[in-house]
Amino acid sequence: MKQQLEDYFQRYAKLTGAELDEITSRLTIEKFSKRAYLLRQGQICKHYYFILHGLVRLFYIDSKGHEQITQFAIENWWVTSLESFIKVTPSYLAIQAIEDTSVYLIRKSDLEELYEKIPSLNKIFRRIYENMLIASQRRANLYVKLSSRDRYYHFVTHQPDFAQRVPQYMIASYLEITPEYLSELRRKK
Amino acid sequence: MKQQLEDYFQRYAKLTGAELDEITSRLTIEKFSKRAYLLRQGQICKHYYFILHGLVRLFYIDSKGHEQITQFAIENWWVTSLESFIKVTPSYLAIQAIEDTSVYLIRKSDLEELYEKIPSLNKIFRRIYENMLIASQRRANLYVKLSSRDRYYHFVTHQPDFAQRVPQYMIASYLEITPEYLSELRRKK
DNA sequence: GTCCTTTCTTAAGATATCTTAATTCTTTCC
DNA sequence: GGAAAGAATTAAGATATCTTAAGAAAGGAC
Repeated sequence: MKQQLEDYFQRYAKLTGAELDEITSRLTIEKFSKRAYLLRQGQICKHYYFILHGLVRLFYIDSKGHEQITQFAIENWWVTSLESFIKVTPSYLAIQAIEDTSVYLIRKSDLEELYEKIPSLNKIFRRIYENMLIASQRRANLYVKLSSRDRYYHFVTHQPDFAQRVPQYMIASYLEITPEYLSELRRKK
Repeated sequence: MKQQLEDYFQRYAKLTGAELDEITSRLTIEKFSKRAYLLRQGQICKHYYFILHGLVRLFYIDSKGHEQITQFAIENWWVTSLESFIKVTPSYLAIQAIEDTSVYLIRKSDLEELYEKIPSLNKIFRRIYENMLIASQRRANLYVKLSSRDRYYHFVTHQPDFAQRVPQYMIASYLEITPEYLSELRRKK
């Protein structure tokens, strides 16, 4: 478990054994069974999660009462309701396990202390965020202009790991397609 | 000029005078007149830009030959073609001045040296990126599910500074609406 | 001030996607 | 292993948005 996170960090910057110990001493392992909530809409998100095993989704309830999925996250992803976590405001997003999931969890105050104690951690997260931004912009630019059909086939071919583990109506929500229309698209091709 | 950037940085982390001097010594001021390109599609983006004055757009040419605007940026924004800059790959985005624009420009190699020399700079950009991610996610989540009409009115009311300085057909492109349909929406209400 | 380019508007017909509602298929639970 | 709940499919009619094409308005250059 510890190894999994260490490997992840080493990809971004070298840390000493002492620094890694300092970090892991602040981490808690927690398990969530399928359908359990890591965070509910309206709560303040006090933790950053590193997914060790499993699959979660981020979603909100829109004005019509429908669930809108904004993100999936699997093994080795960092995930939180970022705006809530950073600005300490109620989260419009919920985080829920789609499969049985185990995570490392770090409290905001601990993370902030770590940023001060271990300056390299700023570099690590600076670089993680660079990659997240690239991914976020890619998704926005790519998806927004594609037709529903193209979004779906792009998703299936580029993220087969998700496509296989996530129920179809959730894929539909993530891709901004009604489940009925997605079903029709699949039939036609 | 220098003051403008210093004020900006101080919002994220304290820097010593010497550190600020070190940073500004690596910066070049450059001016671009209206319609000039800071970066063309296909080039490798070698600079990060801090906009001192003016307005630029990021866009790409889609498969049908249409310009798709993905972002506007004004005074006090950092802007680059992030994926190209980080991964040193040809940029699918172009960056073009919409108004006469002056920028601070920093070369990638200089920025990397600064990250090593001035650890706090990692913290500063870690925090800048947090805010960019929040904004990027907000935009994606908000816009994707709104109707064209709602996207337009949201844009006009929440970003009046852009709405007034940017020609309507560029707003249409940014909001993923045809200029004709945007025109119709404006007439109806 | 006039000409040329750029930007904006109007309208008609075409199409992608949604809505609703009913039906079937699959999984979960006792 | 059967009932209940959850998920996926089908189809018909409704609607938002795009396409194309043309003309009007505005802005910049000489």
